[in-house]
Amino acid sequence: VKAVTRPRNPRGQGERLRQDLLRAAVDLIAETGSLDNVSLRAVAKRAGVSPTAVYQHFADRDALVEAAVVTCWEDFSAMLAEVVAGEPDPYLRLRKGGDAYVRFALEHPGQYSVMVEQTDDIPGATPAALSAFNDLVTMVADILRARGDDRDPVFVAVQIHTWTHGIVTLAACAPEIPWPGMDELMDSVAEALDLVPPR
Amino acid sequence: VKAVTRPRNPRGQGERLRQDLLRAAVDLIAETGSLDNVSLRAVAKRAGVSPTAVYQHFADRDALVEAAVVTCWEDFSAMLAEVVAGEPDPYLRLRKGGDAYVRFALEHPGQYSVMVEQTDDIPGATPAALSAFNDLVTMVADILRARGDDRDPVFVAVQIHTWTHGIVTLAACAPEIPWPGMDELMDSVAEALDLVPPR
DNA sequence: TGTACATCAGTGAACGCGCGTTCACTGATGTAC
DNA sequence: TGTACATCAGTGAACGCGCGTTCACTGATGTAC
Repeated sequence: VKAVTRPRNPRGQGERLRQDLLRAAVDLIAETGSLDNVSLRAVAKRAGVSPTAVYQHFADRDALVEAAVVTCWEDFSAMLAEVVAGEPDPYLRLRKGGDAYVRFALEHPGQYSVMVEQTDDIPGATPAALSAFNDLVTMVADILRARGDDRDPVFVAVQIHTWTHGIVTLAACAPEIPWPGMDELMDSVAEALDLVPPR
Repeated sequence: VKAVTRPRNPRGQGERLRQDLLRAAVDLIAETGSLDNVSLRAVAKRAGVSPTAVYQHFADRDALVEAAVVTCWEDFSAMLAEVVAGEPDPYLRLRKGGDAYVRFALEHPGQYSVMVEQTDDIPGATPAALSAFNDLVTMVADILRARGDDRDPVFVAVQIHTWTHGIVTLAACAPEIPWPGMDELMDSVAEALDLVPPR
């Protein structure tokens, strides 16, 4: 919305505009929670550049939007990986990952809802989504193995994923409900699925 | 999209156009799963009428869209009420209601996602959403009372609502996940929450 | 019974807006000779 | 060292489209006298 004054990039640095455009597009996703408002012209204006400049880095508006959604997934995955890195205890890995997941969804509701809703419209997003889900399956499998539990880790992972998703989605967009605490709700998931560490 | 040839309503029957417009708007919601595509002109064309005719029944485009979302909620509530009517057993009431909820979400994904996502943007939708949630709390309270369970019915209702919502939402838009059966997933919710009937 | 008139249920042209995309262009900067 | 030229990083005007909204209108039908 605000027009930025932007100096022209020096000779070999045209790629910088590409990053600026992606950043601007992600900002628009974050603010509106929708892809419909991510117009090529709005992204260009946000980056302080004329609409036609976009075509130097993206084939058309669809390519720009797709790249922006993929960027959202990369940000999310990098954040999750960093949180879980170096934590050997499987219970704590799941716990920290779950907390980070919820935090991301609540702090970046625009990105979160776009990532979830557009997974099947944006081809480039499918591998990222699948990879994140596989990480969850691995974490669950580690826990189940550690406690000699013979449940199917994929099924349990689907339970965790869907239930958690339901909690953060509704928390973000159904203020009419008398919400108990988010922590309490998330704890109840782990408890109902019998995934709490043995004492 | 298709232009319908539509005879002019007779003298006292102008209200019929209002219903036709709402039906057309709900159809557009069902097909696109978004309110952005429910333009005044598209609704008018769908109803076989000129765009300006809409203003005889709605103040502006926002009023038309809001009325359409409220219509979706009315359809949903009427369907739920009909399914549960005349079922005295509290376990079966919850079971039938849950099945109908899932069926509605899967058969009408457009309406469902709009209803959930737009609850806080559309003032007229809040009472309907609240009323549906209260019905759920009542059902849960009946079951808890029947089995002498002292959990908070509101908390358990939030668990059911969020978990179920997560299941149907992801089922509708995350085909990359290896989905187990929908029935199995729903059963696992009732089981994990210890809401199955005693044998 | 006839007729003027109000009302009802709409239509059609026009406006300014933001959109995606095209086309021709500009001006600075590096490179070849 | 000088200069022609290619390339890079963009700009600006223009197109046709669908949008919400306004304004003036039309033609059938019921009602008052």
